[in-house]
Amino acid sequence: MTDQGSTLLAFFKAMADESRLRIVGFLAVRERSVQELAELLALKEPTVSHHLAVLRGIGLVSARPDGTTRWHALNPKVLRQMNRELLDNKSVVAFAKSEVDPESRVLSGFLDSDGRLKSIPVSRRKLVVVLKWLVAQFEENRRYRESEVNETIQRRHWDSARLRRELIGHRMMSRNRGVYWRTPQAEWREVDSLGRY
Amino acid sequence: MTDQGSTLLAFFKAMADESRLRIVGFLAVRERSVQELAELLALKEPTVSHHLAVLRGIGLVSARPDGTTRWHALNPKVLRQMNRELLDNKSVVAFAKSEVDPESRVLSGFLDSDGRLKSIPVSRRKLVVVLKWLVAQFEENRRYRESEVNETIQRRHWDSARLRRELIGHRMMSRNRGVYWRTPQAEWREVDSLGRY
DNA sequence: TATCTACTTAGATAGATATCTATGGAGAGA
DNA sequence: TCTCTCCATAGATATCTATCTAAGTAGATA
Repeated sequence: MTDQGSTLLAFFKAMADESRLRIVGFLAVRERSVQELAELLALKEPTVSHHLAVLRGIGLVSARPDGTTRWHALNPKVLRQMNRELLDNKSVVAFAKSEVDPESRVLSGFLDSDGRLKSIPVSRRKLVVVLKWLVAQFEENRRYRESEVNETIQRRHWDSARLRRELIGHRMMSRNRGVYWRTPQAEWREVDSLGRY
Repeated sequence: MTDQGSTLLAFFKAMADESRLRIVGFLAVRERSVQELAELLALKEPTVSHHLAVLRGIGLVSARPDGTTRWHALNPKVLRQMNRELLDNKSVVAFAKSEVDPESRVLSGFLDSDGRLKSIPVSRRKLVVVLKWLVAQFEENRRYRESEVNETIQRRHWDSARLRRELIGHRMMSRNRGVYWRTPQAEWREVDSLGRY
């Protein structure tokens, strides 16, 4: 899967920084606040915040609010998963071939050099490919206001209303009282090879 | 060791690039020349040369001269080795012991995906493993009120009273007039391989 | 309500690096 | 020796990003 490949790349990018590696080491012992980490690493709080955001982005770290402080903890599951992918070079091979992946070829046809969507596919099958890419722009386990959803989409295409509806329609995103979030992939609508339900 | 850490960091840095990940993928299938890779990746030869130098730098790739061409191949041993280091490195990725260390395999069987304790082991040996993990949630050289102890434990399991008693019983924590602290590890109760005193 | 604390976000900057073009070097064959 | 091929190195450039300061937000407390 292309998704595996990009997950792998995101994982390596996240770990390819000394400060973040050290943060992971500290979190391995017990959960920590931003302040504690800033002290331990001799960095300013915003810098630590930035690194933690990266680590949360790959799901390796989770945050637990407690008053005004946020306790950050490691999610060892992700680590184990990544180890399995590393040992099994199938996923690495798959990554190399990702350009050959039909989905990626479809997608690259609809993106311009800035990574923006040139047009919305008419074909349902291709639309699903594009929507998969679009929903990946949103963080998992995060709640968005509608305005945030629109802004995120508009960084990729002007017609945020249309694309927002499509994401909801394909159940790639969920909505309740004006709050939006990414639907876990297992709950997406089933589509066949032609993009039909 | 710092050296292990920097090796690990170098490894992640080397893998944290899309082109290099794809090169590794292609080399996983069979050895390739610089020209072939340049063609496959749609990059110029010097760029590929640069990436191969990085991969050779961490020992992941080796080159075999043959006339004017150099055949580059993957060294799968290194990939496995890196995995082991990733799991072994105490200073940077201590948590990764969880795969190698028998204790951590026991532990992972009792933890759910949120890092909470699913149940309290009946086996004494396994209980000790779980208690070691639990006591690591507390800071060293810090004094806790009983309510704090309970809260900390309850983030991991509902039965804080039972687990608090076990920690005290195994002398992993000490108590005096309602104040608790972590016992230095040297003063824990001796246990044999079956978890008996 | 006002203030303090812990954190996040925005914006700027400096350093790293992925990629390119141009050039150099070494083996193979005439 | 001359030339061709394949690759490496040097240097330039543009993009990325780790870090900082300044400002904003939200919970806790008085």
